[in-house]
Amino acid sequence: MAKKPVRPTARPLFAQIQEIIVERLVAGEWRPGEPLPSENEFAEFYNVSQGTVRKAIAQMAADNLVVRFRGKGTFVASHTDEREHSHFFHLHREDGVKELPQTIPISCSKQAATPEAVARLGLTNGTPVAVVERLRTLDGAARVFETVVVSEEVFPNLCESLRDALPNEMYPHYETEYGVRVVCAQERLRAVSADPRDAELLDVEVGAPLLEIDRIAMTYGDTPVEWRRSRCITSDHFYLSTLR
Amino acid sequence: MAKKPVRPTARPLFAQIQEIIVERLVAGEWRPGEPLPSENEFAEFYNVSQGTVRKAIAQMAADNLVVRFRGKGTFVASHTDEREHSHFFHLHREDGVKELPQTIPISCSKQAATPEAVARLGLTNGTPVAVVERLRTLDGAARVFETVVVSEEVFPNLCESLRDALPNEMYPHYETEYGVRVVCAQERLRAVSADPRDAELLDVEVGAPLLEIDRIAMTYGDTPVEWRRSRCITSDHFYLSTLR
DNA sequence: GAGTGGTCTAGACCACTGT
DNA sequence: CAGTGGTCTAGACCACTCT
Repeated sequence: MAKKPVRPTARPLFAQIQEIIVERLVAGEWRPGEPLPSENEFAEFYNVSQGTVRKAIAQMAADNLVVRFRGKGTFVASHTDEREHSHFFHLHREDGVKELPQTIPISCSKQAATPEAVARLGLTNGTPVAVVERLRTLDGAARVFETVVVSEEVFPNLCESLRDALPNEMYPHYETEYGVRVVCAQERLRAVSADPRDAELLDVEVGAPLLEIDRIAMTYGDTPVEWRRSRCITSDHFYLSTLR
Repeated sequence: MAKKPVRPTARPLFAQIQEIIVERLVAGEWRPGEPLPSENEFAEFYNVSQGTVRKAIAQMAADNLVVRFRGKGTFVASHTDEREHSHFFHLHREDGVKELPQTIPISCSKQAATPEAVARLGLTNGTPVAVVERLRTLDGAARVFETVVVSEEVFPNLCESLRDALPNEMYPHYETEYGVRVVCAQERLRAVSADPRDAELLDVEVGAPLLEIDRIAMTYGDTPVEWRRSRCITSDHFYLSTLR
């Protein structure tokens, strides 16, 4: 008794439904933390079965776009959630415990994008960007020197908003202040030698080995929104990568 | 018309079925590359619906335990597959291309497990282990110095079997020679300074920054079977980590 | 043509949440 | 209590592979 006997497209129905819902999510129809319509509402609206909607939303949940609670509903995923804190932070202490870092701001300034920033963030030449420098501490000691670059077009007046909020983490701030949700990221890891600036800020000798993490963070649709370079002391911590 | 109205266990049926099938997989009932029974056969055997079996096996496919082909069947995943080659190798060239490494053997010897190896591999004191040293080249230049430690109980006479086969990769070798399939791994990354041995083998200066990758590879049930330490030159390559 | 996995529907029951 | 997502079933159709 299968319906939709004529489907000209080769694409599965649930994938089309998923695409449509994600598009509505991208358009900002529901902000981080807000509830989505129920399965039954979607099913009725798009004239498909509840099972098809379920499969679409289940995939979105697997992609960390939404979170679901039995009896409550489906909600747009948010870094504001307690258990999403430092979701992308991968430094662990020797004993395997992941301790959340504290942040010490250094500077924030509005600049013209460098060619490298233009390339990494997919900007147009001369776009203004905000450049944030900060230190992150683990067990009370400065372990990471971080440089964050974002477009001023996506995050207008970021420096001012940071001065007011003094947030420990950027991604909840992006959400609450700009409605921009970071959903995934790519990190390029390298071993580098500490330059004089690194050495001074992290209290190591020039030339000491540091783990450099070069991250592009992306919002819905894999659109890059942040470029971040972290230089980490890894004498007492390691970067944990889980492979499947 | 739901069956099984009385289910004393809180565990979902599909999860129980999955557990049972994984147990049979662990027991070696089907070797890497071999086909599993069809959904209908499982469903009839365990007296559940085809949909329940599908959900169980779909999860196993998501975990890379099996691969499925429409019209053909379900097969135990294998590193022997072309597209599984270097599945756990994450060094990419500056242009983003992942070039597969070549291997130059250095040494292989049977030793008593060090305390660190005992701890990392979950062995008992004094267990004999095989220690393999090798260089891996990218673009023709030695870039990675690798030390592999495995239990002789799991891989008896590994050195001899390696001498005969001269394999470029270890995991296909583990499968074909010992029937041991590596399904997941945990890597701890650090920046370290090249010691004299690293420097000589990789042709860099002592103290040069190297990316150290400390990996525990596991078979079914997260049982550790290999401990590997790689020291990598990352001047022309980076380790790619994708976060979701 | 028989057999495989993949999609879709329809309906039932469940656990849990809010009121 | 009604509404939510989660599980399970049953059956239909589809695309594909092998013989």
